[in-house]
Amino acid sequence: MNHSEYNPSDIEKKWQQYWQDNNTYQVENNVEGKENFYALSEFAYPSGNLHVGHWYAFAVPDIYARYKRMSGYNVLYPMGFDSFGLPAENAAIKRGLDPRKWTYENMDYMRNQLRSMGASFDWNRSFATSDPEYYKWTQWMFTQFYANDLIMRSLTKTNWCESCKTVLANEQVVNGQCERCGNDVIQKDMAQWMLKITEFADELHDDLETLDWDHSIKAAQREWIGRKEGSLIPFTIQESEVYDVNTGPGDDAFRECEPIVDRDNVVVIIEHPENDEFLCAKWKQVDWQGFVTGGIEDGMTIEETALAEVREETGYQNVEIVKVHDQSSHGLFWHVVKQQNRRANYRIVHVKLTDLEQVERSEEEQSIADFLWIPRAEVNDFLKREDMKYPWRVVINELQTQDVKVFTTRVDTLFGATYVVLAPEHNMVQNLKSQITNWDEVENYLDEVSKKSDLDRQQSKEKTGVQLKGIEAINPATGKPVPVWVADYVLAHFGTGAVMAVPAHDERDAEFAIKYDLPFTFVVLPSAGEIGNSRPLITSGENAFILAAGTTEKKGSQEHINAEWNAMYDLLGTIEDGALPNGKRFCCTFEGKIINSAKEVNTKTSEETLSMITKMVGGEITKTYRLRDWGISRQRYWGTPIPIVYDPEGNPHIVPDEHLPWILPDDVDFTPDGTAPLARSEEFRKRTEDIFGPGWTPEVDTMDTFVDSSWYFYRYLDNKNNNEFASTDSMKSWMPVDMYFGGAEHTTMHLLYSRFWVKALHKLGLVPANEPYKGRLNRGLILGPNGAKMSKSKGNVIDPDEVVSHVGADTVRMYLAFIGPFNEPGNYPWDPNGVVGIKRFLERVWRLQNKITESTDESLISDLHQTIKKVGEDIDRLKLNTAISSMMSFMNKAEKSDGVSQSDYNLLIQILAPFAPHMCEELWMQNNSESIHMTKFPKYDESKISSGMKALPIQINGKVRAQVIVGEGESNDDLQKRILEMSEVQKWTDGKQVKKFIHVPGKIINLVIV
RNA sequence: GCCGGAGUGGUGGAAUUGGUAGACACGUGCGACUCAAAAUCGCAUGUCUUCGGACGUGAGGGUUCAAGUCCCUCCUCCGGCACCA
Repeated sequence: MNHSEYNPSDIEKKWQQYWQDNNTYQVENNVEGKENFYALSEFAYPSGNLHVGHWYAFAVPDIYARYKRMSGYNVLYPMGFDSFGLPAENAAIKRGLDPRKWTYENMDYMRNQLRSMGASFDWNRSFATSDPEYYKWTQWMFTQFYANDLIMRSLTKTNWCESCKTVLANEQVVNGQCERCGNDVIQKDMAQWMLKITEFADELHDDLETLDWDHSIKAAQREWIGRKEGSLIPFTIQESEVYDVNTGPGDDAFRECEPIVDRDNVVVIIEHPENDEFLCAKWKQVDWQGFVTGGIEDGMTIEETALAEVREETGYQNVEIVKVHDQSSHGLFWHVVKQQNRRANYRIVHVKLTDLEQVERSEEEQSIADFLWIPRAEVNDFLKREDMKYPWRVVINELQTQDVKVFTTRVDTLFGATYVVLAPEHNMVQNLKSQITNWDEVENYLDEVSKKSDLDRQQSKEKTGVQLKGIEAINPATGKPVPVWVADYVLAHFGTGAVMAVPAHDERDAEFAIKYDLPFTFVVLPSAGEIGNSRPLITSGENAFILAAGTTEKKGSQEHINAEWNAMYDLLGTIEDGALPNGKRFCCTFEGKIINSAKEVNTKTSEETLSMITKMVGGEITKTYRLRDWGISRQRYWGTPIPIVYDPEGNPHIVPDEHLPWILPDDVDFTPDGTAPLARSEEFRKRTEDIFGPGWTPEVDTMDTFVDSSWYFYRYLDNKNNNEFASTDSMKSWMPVDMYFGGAEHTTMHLLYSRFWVKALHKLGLVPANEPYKGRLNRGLILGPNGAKMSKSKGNVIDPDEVVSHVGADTVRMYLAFIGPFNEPGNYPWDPNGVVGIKRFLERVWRLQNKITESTDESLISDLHQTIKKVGEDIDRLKLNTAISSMMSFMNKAEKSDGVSQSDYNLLIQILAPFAPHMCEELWMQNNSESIHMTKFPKYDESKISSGMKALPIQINGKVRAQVIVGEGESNDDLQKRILEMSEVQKWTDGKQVKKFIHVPGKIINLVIV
């Protein structure tokens, strides 16, 4: 029998038409006796033309879908269009066309192109996200989220692309540039509709475990969510400068700096008899003067001195000692002393007045005690005055304090926190404006920072900052005041936007502290075992270095590293409180044993103290996330209108269900100018007033297209449903998607958004499953023949339509499956000769018809069944390249054989059918009436695969030297004897002793000789 | 820096639990057919070789009868995150 030539252009059109006319690929939601399988490829942007990437995205997964269908599953493999959005709109603007017309024409054109792939899409289930019937449900879901507090409107810093004239989500900003056009993204304050994706951060993170995805995709999502566990620690911020001064009889020690240094001074805190407040902090609320200081009289104890001072000073005689503090741990008080001299040697005696009876005082004394208010700016000068008639003392005014919370993963270092840093955008900075004495300087710095783009800020690692003078923070662990700085190395959107800085144990803080000469306090002693894994890093001309944990990079010799460690230990032995002297500063980021901290935690390990210290200072253990809420407002025309209207007072209200779909208006000049085009629609404005009343206005932003694509996989299940987005039954039948094919670029965008969306719907009880995709496969990239990414400018673009016209769709599909392992998302260059190789293979399969005989050549039978087995297994694990190569191997043998029977030839074209659906249909239909694609994938016959005899390689000392045919029944001894008698073996064993005989049945024989 | 992944002929890539490294395809060479070319078919194709064999999966060690595969040290490339507290 002689058959015609294989001519794909004839047969492909024919069978595409046949499949369409016969609804071959129409899928029911439930089929008796069949399990459902939902195979999904990310749907297409109707940009106008199909490129090779589309073929790779749709035609190759179609092989898998067809195989699953032939394997007995009821397979849904749908296709639709993600038809709203910037690319379509930009293209429309460029050509001066209406984006709607342009988009819908493209979709018509592309539907035909998609048909030419021979993919088994069920077109009856198709839709486009710009169809009002579709976006009605997008809007409805928005209103559901709104009603359930999953969406909010807030004024936030947004990523603005000046070229696209719209806001972008964080996920759409790549290296500080617009993901679409590459322009630099700037920060802009705008009111945005925000979806509370962060509320689902834990679920999105934890549920990854339940998904059967490649772990690299899961890892990328986890990184994006960026969950960190740590503690929130409250720091009290207060004014640091003394600014009220009064005169009065008191201790002149406060006037002069020198004496206080050498004297053992007493600071007395008087407690109000009727409440627990310290009077020094509430000075102005009482009618007597509050604290007294003085040197200890000879022969008197501290307590006696204190009591005498109080009696004399206040006139109250009934005073009792409450507590003597051996060192100031009372932050409020400490300033006063500090202001005079930091290293004052003093005691605090805490006393209580037991009644309010007062001895008579002269009028002069009374008047002396009057307050003298002076301006803050003059305080310092005042303190230096020598012409005071009376002794005076400084009094802290009532302090205005507020808490700032810092986030840290290293609470164990809290005792070493020597300053606090706020992000430039931190609210507290503006809140403290009136108390900050160097506001001009601070404001300048904030200006400078705001001019930097995110990119600049990331690139320049040189640390800058400004101290907030006039305020300070109290380290809640030590009670000591520490300076507060603002610096842009602290990011507003991570943690709380404020950090406690521990220069002795954090690399960044160390750099900053060395630059600005801030103190280092060493509180965690690393365990010795960690030394080897360290890196010294000289950060300045000083003898300062960093011993960083968690790095394998060694900069400098091991001796150098050891020297640094030894220097550190030596120094630690000579200091008492952990304060590192100037010029001998170092930073060590290892965890270890706590030192120089509170008694309760000293000598414990970092890990043990995490919750202890947190509790001790009233903090809380929390998690923080890198993930931020999803801003979905876009100032563009071609998108789903946000179903919100504003009343005359400007309050937002949802558009009620009966007005959905809230139609996108037509009468709009959509040229982007930074304001929302919908604001220019007269019809939109009028419609809103007609329905809601005069003065009501519509929301004029549209939604990010990632909203449209966050739920589209539900619509395929029930796309004609006018009452629900999809029936619960249909969702139960199909969801979650069994295998989702898509691009790696969506790992932290669409894939994360849609997971969130489904979880939100699930929380509201609107969908049964709480994850959209059980399986996920990121496909690779097809490069141009020169190995570079295809682009018009590089002239390496392959036009699939043209290739198809030469070699046919089957060849193109199959070549793409052969180009590399589909289950590994690598980059595969398109090789025009490779395409020819596939075409040759199909031609040879076609010509094999000429070798059809009565019965199949015996020598082929085992190969055929092995091939059937391998092809099935390989498609299942999406190693389509090896599935194809095994069919090629079989063909090589078949061509040299005496021929195959018609029924065995049929088996061959059945296993080939998923790859080359048109050609196999043609070959099949010559003898059959039902489509090959509705037949069952052949079952291999195990008994025909394993023949009794097998050729095994014989190794001698691990090197292959001979072969032997081994039957099933042969004993090991017989086999050994037979092998040792073989001349090829004796050649090697002659005169040597066989030490060991290893026989791995079915695999190998190895003789060890000496 | 941290987290993933990968390094195999001239090229894309095979090698399912450690068991004949380089399947399959491209390219190249030679041959057949042809006046010739294309197409097609056949043979060869890791490197070196004294034709016995030796060496070979990024580098260097190790475990094993046996290592592309397992372990250790290191190098390079790709992807994600990154002044992330």
